Amino acid sequence: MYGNCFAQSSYTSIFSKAKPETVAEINKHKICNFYRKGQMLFTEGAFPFGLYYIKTGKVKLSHLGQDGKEQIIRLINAGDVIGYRALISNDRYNGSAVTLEDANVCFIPKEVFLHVLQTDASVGFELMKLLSVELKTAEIRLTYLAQKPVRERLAETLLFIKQTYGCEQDAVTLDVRLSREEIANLVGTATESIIRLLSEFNKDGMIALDGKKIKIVNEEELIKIANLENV
Amino acid sequence: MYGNCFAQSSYTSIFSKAKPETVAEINKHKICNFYRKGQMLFTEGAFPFGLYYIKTGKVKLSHLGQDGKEQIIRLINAGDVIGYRALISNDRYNGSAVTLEDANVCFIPKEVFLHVLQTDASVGFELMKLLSVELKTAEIRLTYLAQKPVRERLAETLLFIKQTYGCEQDAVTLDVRLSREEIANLVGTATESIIRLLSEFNKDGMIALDGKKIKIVNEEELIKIANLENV
DNA sequence: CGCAAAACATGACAAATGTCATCTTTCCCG
DNA sequence: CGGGAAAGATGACATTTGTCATGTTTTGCG
Repeated sequence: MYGNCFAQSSYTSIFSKAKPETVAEINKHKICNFYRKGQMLFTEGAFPFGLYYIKTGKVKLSHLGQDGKEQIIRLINAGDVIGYRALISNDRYNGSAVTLEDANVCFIPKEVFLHVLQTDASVGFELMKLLSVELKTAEIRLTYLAQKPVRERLAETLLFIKQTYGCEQDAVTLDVRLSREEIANLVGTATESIIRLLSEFNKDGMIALDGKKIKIVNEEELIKIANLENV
Repeated sequence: MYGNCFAQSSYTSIFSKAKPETVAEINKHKICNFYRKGQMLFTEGAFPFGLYYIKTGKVKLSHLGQDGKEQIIRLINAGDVIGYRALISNDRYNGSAVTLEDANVCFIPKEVFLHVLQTDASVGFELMKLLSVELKTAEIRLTYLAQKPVRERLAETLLFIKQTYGCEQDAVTLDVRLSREEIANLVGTATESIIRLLSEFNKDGMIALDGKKIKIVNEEELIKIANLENV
């Protein structure tokens, strides 16, 4: 657990303290679907009709900049919910959600979720906590984008990916396939810069590259380069 | 109302729909204080003991980067509350709050506020909405920091300041005194860059400078330079 | 009022980063 | 399995932006 700018992760679940009736109500009304890699759960600009719960799989949430460039806002893992921000503030989606691999996703209709919010205070409070954690994450990340050079941001992003998605059996290969472009859109820089820096990290023995697979070989050194925030 | 990255503003109040008893309870327990310009309401890293309501005056919320450089996270105006994020997630403050001018501030003790949250669902729901709006703001701002050049960011920031704090009687002079360094820490760049760009904007007739006073002379042009997000 | 400190301003320069062009490799789909 | 498209890689270069040095102006306070 690095005290880095992506520190949110490890949030349990907004339903962790829900009443049995709440869980039953949601189970009754949820609609589960299978999505292939690269499919879109929802689109930036659309109005939300419900909440998405990621049962299995990985998802990216990305926002389009003025010139159409993608900025990846959050990485979402199995067990997380998405789409709540727009739902709560009765607003359009601020980003599109696209699966990074095949995924099983449950949809909880808006009315059901809003009803749950009214009948089970614990869900509301947990949701408030989740929003708070994400707000903190976003605000720390603001600082990091404004103040850190690309090299440090990449190191930190690699650590963050490990923290979010973990590793394969070998305990070093990041358990997600992201293109260089996607990494660039997460770090907030040009794809070429990422390609150059990754091969530099590779040459310097911090990571090992094998196609889209990235192994974290020397984590201590990466942490040093990342120049992380407190803790 | 620009659809810009600082679009939050115009949020009314988390107590707008509160019950009379709620208001009474808060009024009974609140502690009001006067703060001189430059005084600190709370410090990054400390644990929160309550919520701050800004009755009059202006406040900046800033986070320290790794090398000790200030990043201004939010600008707060009279009528806003601050300190709720840390309170909700039972976390340390992620930023320090400092007055930008003399201010009257009410303090609502933690227990009182948490009790209100339990007894008046409207406050919780409004707080959730506020958090949602701020999260959106922060995530749009992430994109803007990652993708826009300093010139565009400065133009947008000037418009944002106008939107947040408004103007003096003349309807063009921004109603707040910020140092060049503070503007730089809001935009996320070096002070010298801001000084150069401001005098460039001045020369080109978009703004007029008079010490710390900044007049928005040609707003249309500024909007054009800012290259704003949708709407 | 006058002085010291802070803020503002400006130039010169270096470093970081983005862009463009081109080539190679990998991946996907029929 | 093969061919085309996408992704990855690399070099040359321009641009943006930050840094440092230095001078000027403003501000606050005894």
